[in-house]
Amino acid sequence: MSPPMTPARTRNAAATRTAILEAARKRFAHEGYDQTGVREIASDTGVDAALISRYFGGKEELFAEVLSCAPNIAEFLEGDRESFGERVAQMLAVEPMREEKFELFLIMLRSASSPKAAEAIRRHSHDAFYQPLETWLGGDDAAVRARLLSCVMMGATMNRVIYEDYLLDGQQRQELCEALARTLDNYVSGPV
Amino acid sequence: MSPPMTPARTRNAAATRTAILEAARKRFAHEGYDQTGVREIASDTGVDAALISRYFGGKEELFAEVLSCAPNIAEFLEGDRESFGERVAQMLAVEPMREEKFELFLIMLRSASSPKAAEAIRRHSHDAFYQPLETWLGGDDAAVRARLLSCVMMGATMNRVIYEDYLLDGQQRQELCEALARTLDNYVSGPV
DNA sequence: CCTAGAAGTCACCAACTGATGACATGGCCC
DNA sequence: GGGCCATGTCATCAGTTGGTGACTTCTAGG
Repeated sequence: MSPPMTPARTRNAAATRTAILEAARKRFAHEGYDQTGVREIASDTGVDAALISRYFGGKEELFAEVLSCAPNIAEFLEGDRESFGERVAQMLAVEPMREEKFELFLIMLRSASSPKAAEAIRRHSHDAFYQPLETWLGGDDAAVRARLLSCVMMGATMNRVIYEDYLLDGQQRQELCEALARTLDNYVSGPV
Repeated sequence: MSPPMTPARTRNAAATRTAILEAARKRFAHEGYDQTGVREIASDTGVDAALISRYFGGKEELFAEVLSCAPNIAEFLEGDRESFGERVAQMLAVEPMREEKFELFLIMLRSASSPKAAEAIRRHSHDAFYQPLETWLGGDDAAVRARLLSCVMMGATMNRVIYEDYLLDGQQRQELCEALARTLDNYVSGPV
């Protein structure tokens, strides 16, 4: 009656753990914390949902661990300072959404409304986004300028997530990009 | 055994309907679509949850109807054009969060990640935010400038929601406000 | 070979969600 | 005042969620 208990996955705890983390990262970025069930993550990984509780303690802890190894602001900061605005604006407005670059943003935006995830997001985004950004910016008003950059970047991402760009055509996105680049560079080169 | 069936609420369908809408609006703005249960809304109203299904068809339709009578962009547009940036920046950065002004934003930000709510948000925010804003802005590139304004306003609101301003002190918020005002006015007075 | 423990699976639970149909009740009209 | 329909309540359902402990199976070490 039962050929079940098919192992399928080679027994390797470390690999399984990272596979779960990977699947969870994608799910959380795509669907957000609430919309993602442990069963889905497990299914993506090809594993039973119980393993998530066993390895991470629960969905909440899994989310925290996903955050802690998600790509951070560093992606945006490498490159020369003068082209920062142009580079980021391109990614924000004209290039096809590069999920891997914006994964941290996407996770934040789509999960911030969940109380369980909010605290982890606050902490992590402060450590992995604001702090490095402030340091990179330098100067007395670095905190304010970091916030300004964050507003524009998050707002642009949010808009893109909501409207999926069906509101703007290519030409308009180009104009949008140029304006965003100017604004961003203005904040980078500050002082305010 | 039973003093139950306490009516408590005077029998008035229209009043009850609007009371439910009111309660739902606050809940959706505070907690977001997913985090809000029909039982909570009903309890706030002092009514049984079944009434929500009866009056609105279901939670989803209730959300759509809440959106359709939520405050819209008009709140921000009244007043003279020159002081737009200053006014809005004040509300975004220094004044204590005025929930009633930002309710539409809050609902959008906290509910956008829910697929059930997303479509209603897209449609409504287009009609009640972008269209009026574009008309108010005028000019060829009104659509782009509207998007730019939206990025800054949504980004600022999002940041405020996430961090609750515990990252910036009063002085910094003042600086933030001035920079936001300049950026906003820059977009308003366009062309880009 | 064979046993001990790690790795993974299964069955199940308790809580919660939105929804529905049967029931009670209050107020209006004749 | 009596009946009737709108108004509101209750009990309950079916689905989903995250989580847990007992079970099976694989593999390493003796």
